[in-house]
Amino acid sequence: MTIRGKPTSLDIAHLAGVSQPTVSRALRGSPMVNEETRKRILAIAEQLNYKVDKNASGLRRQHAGTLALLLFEDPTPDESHINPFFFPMLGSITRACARHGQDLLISFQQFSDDWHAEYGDSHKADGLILLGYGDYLAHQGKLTKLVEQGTPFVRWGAVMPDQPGLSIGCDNVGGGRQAGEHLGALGRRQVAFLGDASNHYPEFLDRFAGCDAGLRSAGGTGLDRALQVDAESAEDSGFAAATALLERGLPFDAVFAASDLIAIGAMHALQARGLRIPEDVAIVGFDDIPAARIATPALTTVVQDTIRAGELLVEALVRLVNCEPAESTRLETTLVVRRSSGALP
Amino acid sequence: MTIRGKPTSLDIAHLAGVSQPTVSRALRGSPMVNEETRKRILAIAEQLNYKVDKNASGLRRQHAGTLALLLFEDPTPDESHINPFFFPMLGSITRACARHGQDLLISFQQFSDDWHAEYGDSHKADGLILLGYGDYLAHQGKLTKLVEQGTPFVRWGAVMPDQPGLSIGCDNVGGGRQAGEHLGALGRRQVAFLGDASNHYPEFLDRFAGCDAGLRSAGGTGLDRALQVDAESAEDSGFAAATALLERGLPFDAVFAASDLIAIGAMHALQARGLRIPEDVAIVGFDDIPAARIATPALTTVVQDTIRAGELLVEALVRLVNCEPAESTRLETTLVVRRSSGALP
DNA sequence: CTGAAAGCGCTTACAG
DNA sequence: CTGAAAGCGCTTACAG
Repeated sequence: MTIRGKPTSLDIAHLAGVSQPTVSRALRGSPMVNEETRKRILAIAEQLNYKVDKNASGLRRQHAGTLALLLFEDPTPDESHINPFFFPMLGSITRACARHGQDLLISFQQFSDDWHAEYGDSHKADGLILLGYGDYLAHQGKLTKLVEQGTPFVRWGAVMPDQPGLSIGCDNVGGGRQAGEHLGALGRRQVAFLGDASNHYPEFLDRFAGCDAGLRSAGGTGLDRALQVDAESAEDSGFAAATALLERGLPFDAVFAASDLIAIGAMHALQARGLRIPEDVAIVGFDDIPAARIATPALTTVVQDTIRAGELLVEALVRLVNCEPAESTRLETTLVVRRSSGALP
Repeated sequence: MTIRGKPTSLDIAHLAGVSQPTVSRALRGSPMVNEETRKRILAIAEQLNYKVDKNASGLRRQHAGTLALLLFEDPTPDESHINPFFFPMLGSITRACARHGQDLLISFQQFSDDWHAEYGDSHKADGLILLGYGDYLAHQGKLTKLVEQGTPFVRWGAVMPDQPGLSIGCDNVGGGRQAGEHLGALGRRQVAFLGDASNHYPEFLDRFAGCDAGLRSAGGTGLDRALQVDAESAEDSGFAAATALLERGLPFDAVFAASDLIAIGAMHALQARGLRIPEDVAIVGFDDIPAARIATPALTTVVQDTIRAGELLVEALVRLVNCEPAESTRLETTLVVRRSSGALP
């Protein structure tokens, strides 16, 4: 027997000699279907390669079975320069969605767009995952609007007390402390910090504070604001920040960069001036992107568990969508010691 | 006035004093709506932040307005090790989809999965974009099935005469030739090739053939199969291949790696044996991933236009979905000369 | 345990 | 140019 086009639940019903609603029940695993009937129906569905129509099901049930991942780019949208830090997380998120039976829509957004209107409505997605570095204060208003609209969402970023919505993030203070203690233990005392350490970038600010504490606990005097230069998470920005730092003419024997991209850009700038790494300047980064391992010297850096982060983001969002309780989580970091910090021969 | 839940087209109709179908027409831009009526409707829709329900629209129109991107991973699924080559393409694809008004579903697949059944049906997506290196012959059967099912799809990969479906790919022969001519012009005569140069990996095979031709046209004797070692596109694999090459004990003065990941792994293996790059061995890769620039020495490599590729993939697929004619395309490559090939001081 | 009925929110011939 | 009607393929109370 042949069916024109994709088979429907009604086709299955005819073949199984039952009504169409019974097919629907059997397929959704309702407990009130005769075991034998269910088996017959499942067999036929399998054989016809039947798949429930997502539109019809979604329309009737008023939900999409789909989550949306919005990836924000920093200011320069020069064609697809996404922070490589997010890639493993993306992989983890797609897998976690699959495990939860959710489809995943992906969209790259500019910070300026009014994406908060685009999703939420229209039943494209039941909830949003927000990824991306960027100015937190500029972001906050939109997050608040999402909460008002009742759109379920989770974001990757700093976990703070009274922020709108749920966040999964790493322990940025703890990570900064690991970097600071490491550099302090190696005898570095004049540590420069490259990154925008303000409440616009709470993650960077936490890393700054953590490093400061770590240096002190190792017997030093902590971070000096005179050795801090703003930078966004990009190689160019790191290069420019290190250059600006050198021009200040103040002595420093180490650099803690708020991200690996900044660190790698800074290394280029320092090396171009003839400074040796780690002999003259020790470097520690944050993120452990693939390039960290390949840089010369290889970069000591703070690792965030991006795989686990992706899983937690999806789990938390699925809970929100199902109106179950969910909470923000802060993940532990670990320090990977490589040659750039001077601890290895 | 307040409306419980999301507004529907019926809500708009009441407010505009017209029937619901007229709202639908106005919103879809039908030419048979009074200009003034349309404006009124659009204004109200805007004000209520109304968005057409995707499920309802999709159900009625029998299509999804959604494309699916399937990214295949090579054998080792050790958590999200995607070839970084695909990331800019991913960015380009998401943007192109947005321009075409398509949503993009993303899914990471194992080569073994029977993804060809999962999509195509169920109206999740109107068409598929297939990305990923891997054994082409293993793949081919599934592609043929997609064609039989009538599922529109495009893939990134070798453009070959009688393959199933549409492909967008780069001119691998041309790229290999650029590498070969470059090495040949620099006087390298004993060039090793790292990569699986068989019909299982037609892209690598083309790069092999192109390099062979390029070396000959530069006055050499071409590639020697005795200096070819299989490798998949991964750093480990490149390391292992270079190690195997060294163990053969045959002399060689250059390596053309079928991908940058292979090249970078090979560089580590060669340097670990005390060989100097480029003095003892010149290296050329393929892809221009971010790590190529950061490697020491920086890697000379063949660049594929991933941005354009993403656009072409989406354009071609949208055409297929709309039953318009579309064709496979082969993109030009360019050679980026860096220090690893010995052409720079 | 199963069926008949209603309805999710749209789109599109069909009349007028 | 506009409205009344039908229907896309499901899911879920409601009877039985």
